Amino acid sequence: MLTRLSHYFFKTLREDPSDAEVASHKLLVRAGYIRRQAPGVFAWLPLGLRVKANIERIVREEMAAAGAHEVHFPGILPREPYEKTNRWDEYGEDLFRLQDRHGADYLLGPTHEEMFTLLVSDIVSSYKDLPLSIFQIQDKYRDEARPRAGLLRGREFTMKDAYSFDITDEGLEESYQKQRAAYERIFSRLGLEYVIVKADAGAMGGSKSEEFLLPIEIGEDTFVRSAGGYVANVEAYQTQVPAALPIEGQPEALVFDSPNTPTIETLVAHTNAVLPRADRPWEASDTLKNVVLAVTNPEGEREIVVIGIPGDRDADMKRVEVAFPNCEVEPATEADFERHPLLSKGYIGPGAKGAPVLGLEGTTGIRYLLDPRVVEGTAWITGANEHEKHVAHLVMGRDFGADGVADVANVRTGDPAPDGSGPIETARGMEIGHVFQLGRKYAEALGLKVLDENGKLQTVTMGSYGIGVTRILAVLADLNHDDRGLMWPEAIAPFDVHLVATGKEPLIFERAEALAAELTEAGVEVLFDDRPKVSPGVKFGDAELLGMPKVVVVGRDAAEGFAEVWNRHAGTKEKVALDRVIDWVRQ
RNA sequence: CGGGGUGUAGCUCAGCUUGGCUAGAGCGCCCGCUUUGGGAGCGGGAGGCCGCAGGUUCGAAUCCUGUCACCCCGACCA
Repeated sequence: MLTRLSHYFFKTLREDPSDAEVASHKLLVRAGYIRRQAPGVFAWLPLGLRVKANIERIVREEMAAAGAHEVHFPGILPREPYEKTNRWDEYGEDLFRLQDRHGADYLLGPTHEEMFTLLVSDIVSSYKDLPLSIFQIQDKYRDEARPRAGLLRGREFTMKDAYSFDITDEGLEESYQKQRAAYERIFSRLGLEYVIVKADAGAMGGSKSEEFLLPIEIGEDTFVRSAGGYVANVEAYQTQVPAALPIEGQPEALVFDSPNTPTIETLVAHTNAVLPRADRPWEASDTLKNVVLAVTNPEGEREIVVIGIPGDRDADMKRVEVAFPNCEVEPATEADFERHPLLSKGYIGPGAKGAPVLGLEGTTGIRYLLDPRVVEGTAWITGANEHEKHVAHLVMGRDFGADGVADVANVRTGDPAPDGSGPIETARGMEIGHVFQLGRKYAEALGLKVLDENGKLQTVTMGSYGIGVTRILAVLADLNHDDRGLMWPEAIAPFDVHLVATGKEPLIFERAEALAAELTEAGVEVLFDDRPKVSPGVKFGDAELLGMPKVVVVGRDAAEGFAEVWNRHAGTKEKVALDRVIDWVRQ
């Protein structure tokens, strides 16, 4: 079927929509692919649907190759299964909840582990039916606190979610590797660069988990990588522990007045002024900053914890979360400080030898943790627990100790990779896929068991594997555009060729019609701009905005038997005989 | 949830500080004629509860109070 722009349901906008910030959002709206319906919720127009379908097609092909079967669940789900896994509560505010006329609770599915588990439990009862992998491509709902960036973080989004079911851990590993390999093929077919990083399993539960991150500026995850091949999520980065230094011969700790030194910067300047060091000036990295955090555990108990970090770094809250699993962590509030008057804000320190202030053994009884760089023999300038007083030459292992280590300082470009593969750089990434080994958590909660070869019931072990279809679409739009519009990769472009007929003479349109028919006949998907009375400038502008990889213009040279062909990605334009256009398209 | 900002035509925006003709522009849309290789020209036209509710005033898009919505940054999250 030849698609004619003269009768197509689309509309291009000359100006960027005012609510759009990122390129993909602006262009997809301007080019008539999507329209916003509500915050984070979009309608799909024909062009957008075609791209989405192309991405889904690639996903389906690779899922089939990985042996997964396609199913489809409802978007609206009952409460009970989510009660059993505790996710009705754990998901919190992000869950869209609704009630039917009888007051029964429902939710809009944010992901479907429970439903898949129950379905399989219903149908499968023997080890002979395993391993099993099933998937769906479905719209997911998450009531994001702040939807943003158009399709990149919506409240309704399309996701492929697959689930594997195995009886043994080895089987799970195998199923996991199959999905992982399928993801690699999918992303390479889509032309998407990615890094695979170890991830925190978080609310999903389970053990092993990896994220596929696309390196891109607008990404919301930070990851680190070294030239030598080390890659990790910033949360997973582990600081190298330096060797301990000798304690003997180090100067005695010295308390000194330090008026007006509320920041590390002012403290360093002040110390250089009053206690100059012979060989080189003091730097921020010579100071020890003591960050006061309030950690609330799952039972709701609030504990104040102090973490000592070299003064040239800050606590990275994402890394802090990992250091205190399942806890809520926030900077200590004024009220916290009031409850702990021994904490002299701005002048907090571990306390001196024989008189520890921080630490479970100290006068405050507050748990004190240290950055891994603070090893035995290192000397620090830090707070003296008295207003406007600091202490210098405070040596770890001699003058103070701690209750443990907390690797929560921010990671910087230039830090060493833990595997010794050189300095790392930090980069932004967008999560485009995630694979999890869930283990038996869901199967246990929902009673998914099968009989093994000995006739005994065994709890099934599961994996869950997600790919964000609409997010990938947005990311591809972001990656493939210029200042004139979109430039889709061939694999997912809504049409192969955008054929423009422009000119006055009927002959031009006749030749364009003939070409359109020939291409269509040959299996090429053509979007034919046959709009009469639309000026060439508008047609060219639309062709560039809509973003087909190949544009064919039949116009002023049509009478002589020539067309102009554009390669959007290469940015080239050349004159080609009308009867050779099909060869050019196929090349 | 904290911080910042914006609500005026289908879209993008002026007008608001200092209240006063009939509320504007560009784009888009409709009709006619012209135009057809880079977002055309001329003429005619449709389209608005100025987010909503109160208040002040002879008079409110404009000032005051309240309220709702949306966007951006942060927190949080695929």
